Amino acid sequence: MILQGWQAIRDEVKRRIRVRDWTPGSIIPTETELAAEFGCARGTVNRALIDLARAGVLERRRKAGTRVALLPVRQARFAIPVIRADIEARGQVATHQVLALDRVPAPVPVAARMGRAAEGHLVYVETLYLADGRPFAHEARWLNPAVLPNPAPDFADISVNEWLVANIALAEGDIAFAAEGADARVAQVLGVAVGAPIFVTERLTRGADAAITFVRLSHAPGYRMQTAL
Amino acid sequence: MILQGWQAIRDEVKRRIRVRDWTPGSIIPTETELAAEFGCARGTVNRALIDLARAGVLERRRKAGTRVALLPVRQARFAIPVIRADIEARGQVATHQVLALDRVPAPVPVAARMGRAAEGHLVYVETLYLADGRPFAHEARWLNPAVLPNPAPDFADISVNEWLVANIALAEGDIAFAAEGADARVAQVLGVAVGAPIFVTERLTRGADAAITFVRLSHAPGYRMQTAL
DNA sequence: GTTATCAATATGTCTATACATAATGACGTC
DNA sequence: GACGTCATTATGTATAGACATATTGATAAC
Repeated sequence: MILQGWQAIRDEVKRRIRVRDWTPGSIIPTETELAAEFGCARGTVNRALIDLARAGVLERRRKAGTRVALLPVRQARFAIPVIRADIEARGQVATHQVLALDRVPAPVPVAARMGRAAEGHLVYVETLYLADGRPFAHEARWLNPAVLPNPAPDFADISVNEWLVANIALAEGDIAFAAEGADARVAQVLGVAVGAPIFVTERLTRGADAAITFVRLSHAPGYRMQTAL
Repeated sequence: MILQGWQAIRDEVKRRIRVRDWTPGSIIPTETELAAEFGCARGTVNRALIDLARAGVLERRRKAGTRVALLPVRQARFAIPVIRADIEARGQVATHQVLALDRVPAPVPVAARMGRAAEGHLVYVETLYLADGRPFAHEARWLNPAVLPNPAPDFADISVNEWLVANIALAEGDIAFAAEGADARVAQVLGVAVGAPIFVTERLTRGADAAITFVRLSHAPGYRMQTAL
């Protein structure tokens, strides 16, 4: 069987797993053997198998060989867009209002996550994002003041989110999702009852030596996060 | 500057982006130039840049060259484990109870998602997963009976989830997350108040020609889905 | 000015070869 | 049997060279 292109090899391997030609846990032929079968160089097989290993379909170990993953850790990739892009992708008009802009001491749960950065005061920005004029999401953000230029940018013009994306390149962080009941503030701003189920996104962004920002995003009811496996 | 290994090259490129040596939107040197600078073969640079392109950090086009992504689409990868593994990863004991096992006509919202597979009756399995004996998640699952062997496996022994993972290799599907209020059934089973905020996961798994299964997972309060950026 | 054509170019991929590296499994010793 | 030693082996990575392919930008024709 002659195959052309590493993607063709990858697809053929996937096919053989799907039709249970190679079953979970079993070992598959070596790269050299597959290269001979497919009539290509080992490097080409290698590229295909590495791709499948990254996707969690195969498990590879030197000398031990390549086996079909026993419990294929299904992975989902989510794009985490700027809220504005998220709204506009729905064909709606995105606007936002800055509800508060202060210097405050870090609340305890925020301090716990931001660590050293939260020792002094933080810049607190509260923003309401609107889609077609209706509340879309409420954002509470705490910023490490050390990352802001002097004077600070005017967050009434550009959203904090967009300023950060444009000015902080390639930061690492954590992200978490949960369902929570709306507290009084969120309920008021989003126009829902206190305790209504709210989809909450929390994101911590870390810089080289300290936390840059912590965001808590409360989505209006009906929000779904969706992706393909 | 001599670099050894494609990962070192990848990290150096990331560093230069981070310190704004190369800014978002700008074009970076060609593979050949970088290979000369780093004292390695073009193939090595290629591997590093392809990796960054997949991560969304770079955008590459033939002839046009490689540029730093203007709006680095932040992507998060979530591992979607078998519930048992999820519970055991927390150091708790995982058990489950099958609450219902029936053949039923597909409810309208389920039929809408499963399409052709939902024309006849579906196998409905309702399961409660427990962590250390306490309710962890409620699972409502509709199965395309065509995928089950005859006789059907005993889902009191292995969970449906695990049977599928072991017997349906490499299926594709969609997944969605939302916050919803607990309905009467979920509230009763999880031991929470009706309307309490519940983290809901919905997953549709598709086979070669028809939907295999649709699952609706309602997590007990306090559940968080977490990952690193 | 507009459009068609074409050479130049950067990335995409493949090849063959080589050596590095991590496990394994066999062997020998105690 | 337990343990350490070591050759073997499959994957990991690098190399130089080659050709494919998509785009660009310049040139020519209209």
